[in-house]
Amino acid sequence: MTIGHNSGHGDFDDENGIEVTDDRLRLLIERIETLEEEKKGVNDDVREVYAEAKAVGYDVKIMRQIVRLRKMKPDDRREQDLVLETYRAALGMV
Amino acid sequence: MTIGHNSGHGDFDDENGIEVTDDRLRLLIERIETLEEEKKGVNDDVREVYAEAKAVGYDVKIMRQIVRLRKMKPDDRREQDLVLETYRAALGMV
Amino acid sequence: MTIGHNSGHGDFDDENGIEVTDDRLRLLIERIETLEEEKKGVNDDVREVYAEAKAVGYDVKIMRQIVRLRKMKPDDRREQDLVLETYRAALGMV
Amino acid sequence: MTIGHNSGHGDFDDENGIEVTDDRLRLLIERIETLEEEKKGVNDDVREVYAEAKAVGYDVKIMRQIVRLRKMKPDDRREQDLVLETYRAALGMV
DNA sequence: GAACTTATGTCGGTGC
DNA sequence: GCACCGACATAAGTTC
Repeated sequence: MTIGHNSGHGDFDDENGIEVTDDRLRLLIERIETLEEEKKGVNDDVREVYAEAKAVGYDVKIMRQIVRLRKMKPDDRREQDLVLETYRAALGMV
Repeated sequence: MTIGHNSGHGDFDDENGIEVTDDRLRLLIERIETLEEEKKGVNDDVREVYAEAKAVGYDVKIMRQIVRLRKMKPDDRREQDLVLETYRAALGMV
Repeated sequence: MTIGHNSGHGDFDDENGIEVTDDRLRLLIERIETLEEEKKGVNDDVREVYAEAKAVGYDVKIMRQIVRLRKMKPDDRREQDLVLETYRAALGMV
Repeated sequence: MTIGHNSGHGDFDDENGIEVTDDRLRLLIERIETLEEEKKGVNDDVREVYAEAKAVGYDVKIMRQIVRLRKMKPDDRREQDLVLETYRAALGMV
């Protein structure tokens, strides 16, 4: 059994048992792992900022909501508003 | 603005402003809401069982894995196991 | 190694290899699986209602939003509105 | 209503209505938003690597499992494997 | 490719 | 004070 289409790429040869590491796969995995570390770093930074905000008295939960709201494109936010109105009307909610 | 293509079905007439409630829509929504409540109930039951299992010493996370594994068709499970082993081997993970 | 605190409950005895099934664990798993099937049933019902609604011309996506909105307790919805206003003010958005 | 305990810090004064922008809050939010953008960038990179892997024939789902496994400390991994095997055995799953 | 479901991690609250 | 618990938030996987 081979992994992917890799046989013949010279990456390994498990018939002889000499080379058992699939370098292509390994490199891809390592690139992902590097990126995951970056991600972790950024996540830590975000957490720090929230901690700092909390320390000076802001409400973190509300801040998260704010960030989320600002992330929505204005159009989406408007559409959401519109849907709400339509639903209220159709279901008889004032 | 109407919801769906329903105008003319006699459900409401917002031109005259006499009937503003779309009963058909309301009923559909209510059926869904009833079902959603059932869902919530079942979810709570599941949580309870896991809590009970934990209380007598089982590892909940592993139990979830077991449930997932049992849900898969045996062939798929075997195949998945095999591929995973192959990749682990290819990366030199014991 | 034992699973949980179960040894001594007579559930199994892997020293003799006579009884290898942990009935307690099995029963818990089976209860979960039964509940999961119920869940699947209810999910299917929900899907059906949406299909029916779609068939008579309603917009399923919008209906889902409606259900979600109605699920929020009025207070929460009001609070969310309030947060939005507060944030707009505090950040100088008209 | 103020956000946080900030009044008196000179950031704004909503009694007079002269200054309505809470700069401290705004700056914190902006720092978070910048970090969120970085996060998005990294996430896109990760997705790209998986796409590349898929394009040359690797099984992305399994690769994710591998990444997850490698993230665990070797001891934890071994322990988890072991527990899982134990449970499978206890349930008679080959 | 969008949306729903499931899984995991984090956080604030609460009991021992 | 520490540990569990529920709520919330994010990420991953699955389905249509």
